[in-house]
Amino acid sequence: MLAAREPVTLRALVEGTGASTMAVYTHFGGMPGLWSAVRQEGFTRLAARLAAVPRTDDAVHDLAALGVAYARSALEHPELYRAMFDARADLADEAAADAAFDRLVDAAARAREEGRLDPGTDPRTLATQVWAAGHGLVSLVVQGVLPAEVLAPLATGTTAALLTAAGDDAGRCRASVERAWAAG
Amino acid sequence: MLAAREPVTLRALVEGTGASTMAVYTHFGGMPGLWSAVRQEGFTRLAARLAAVPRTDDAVHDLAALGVAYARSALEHPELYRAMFDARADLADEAAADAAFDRLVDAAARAREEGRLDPGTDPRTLATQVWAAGHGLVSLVVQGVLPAEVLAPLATGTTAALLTAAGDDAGRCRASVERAWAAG
DNA sequence: GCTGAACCATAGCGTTGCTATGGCATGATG
DNA sequence: CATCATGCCATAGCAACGCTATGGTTCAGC
Repeated sequence: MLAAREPVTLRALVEGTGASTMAVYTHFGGMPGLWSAVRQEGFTRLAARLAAVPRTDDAVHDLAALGVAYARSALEHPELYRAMFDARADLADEAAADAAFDRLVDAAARAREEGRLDPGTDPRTLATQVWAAGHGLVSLVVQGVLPAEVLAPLATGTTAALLTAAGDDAGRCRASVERAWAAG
Repeated sequence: MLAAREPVTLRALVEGTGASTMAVYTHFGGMPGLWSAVRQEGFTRLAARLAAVPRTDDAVHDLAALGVAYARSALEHPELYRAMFDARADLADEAAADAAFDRLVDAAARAREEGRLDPGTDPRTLATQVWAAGHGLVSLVVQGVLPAEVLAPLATGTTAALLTAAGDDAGRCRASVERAWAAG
C-alpha cells in the first residue's frame, strides 16, 4: 500500500557536495531547520504556482483551475508535497500557505459575486471544503494508494459537486470545471 | 501549523516494560515490523469499527454513519491514524483496509438500489470520493491544520454535496447525513 | 598590517537501530 | 530419569545517526 523510503540523513546529503555537516547547522540550524526550510520552499512554490493562475470572468473555472495547479504541483514533486505535510518540523512562516489558500477564497468570493453561488455561501467554508477534498485525493495518489489516472475524474466530480451544492447550475458548473482540467 | 513530535525510539519503548530490545526483534522483526504491526492494528480496529455500524433501510444515512465512525476512530487515536498513513513501513495485509472500504462501497451500492442515486452511479467511484474527501478533512484536523469543531459541518456538507450530485434529493440527503452526525 | 567577525572542516559525544552471542527455560525422545 | 533440541530473551557491542565543541581560514573595515 505504502512504500517505505530510505531515510534522508544529514551525512548522505552533504556527501559529494564538498561541504561538511557543519554548513547545514550554520545555514539552516540543524536537521529540523532544514525540514522547515524544505516545507517553506514547498509552500512558497505552491503559492507562486497558484498566483500564476489567471483570473478570468468565470470564477468557478478559476477555482477549479487552482485545484488543477495544486494537483499538478504536487504530482510533479511528490517528495516535496509529502514533506510539506510531514509533521517532523514546524512551519515558521505561514504567509505562503495563507497566500495560497487566499487564492481559493478569492475565487469562491468572486463566484458568489458573479451570482453563480447562493448569497449565503461562505467563501472560506467552500474553499476549505475544496482544499480538504483535493488534499485528500492528492495525498492518496502521492502515497500510491490511488492510481494517478483517477485523480482528474474524481477531482472533477468532487469539485463540481461542491460548487453545485453551493448553488451553481449543475451543467454550467461541470462545464467550467472540466474546461479547467482540460486546459491544465 | 504542524507540531514536531519526539521520535518513537526502540529503547524508550521497552523501558519500564521489563523486556529488552531483543523482544521487539523476535516478535515483530525490528522497528519496520513494529510500524507495520501498528498500522495493521489501526486498520483492523478501523474495519471492526465500521463493521459495527448497523445497516438500516436508509443507505445514504449508513454511508454518512460510516464516515462518522471513520472520523471518530481517527480523532480518538490521532497518533494511530497518523501511523496508518505514514509511509515508514509497508502494510503486509491489506485485507482489513479493503474490508473497511468495502463497507463504503456496499452502502453506496445499496443507496443506488434503493433508487436514491442515479442508475449510472458507480459505487466504487462514489465511495472513493467520499473516502478521499473525508480523509483529507480528518488528516488536516489530526495534524492541527483545521480545528476539530469544523470537521462535522464541513464533512456533512461535502458528503451531502457528493450524494446529491450522484442523484439523491438535496433535502432528503441532507437530512439523512445530518441525522448520522447527530447520532454519532 | 591589524583586528574582529563570520564561516566551515575536523573530531568527538551520546544515542539510535540492529546483530552476535550466550544463558535459560520447556518439551520431546531414548 | 537423563539428554538433547528448540525457542526465547538479556547482555554486549557495532556502525551510523544528529549534534556540539573547537580551531583554522577568509575577508571586510580601519
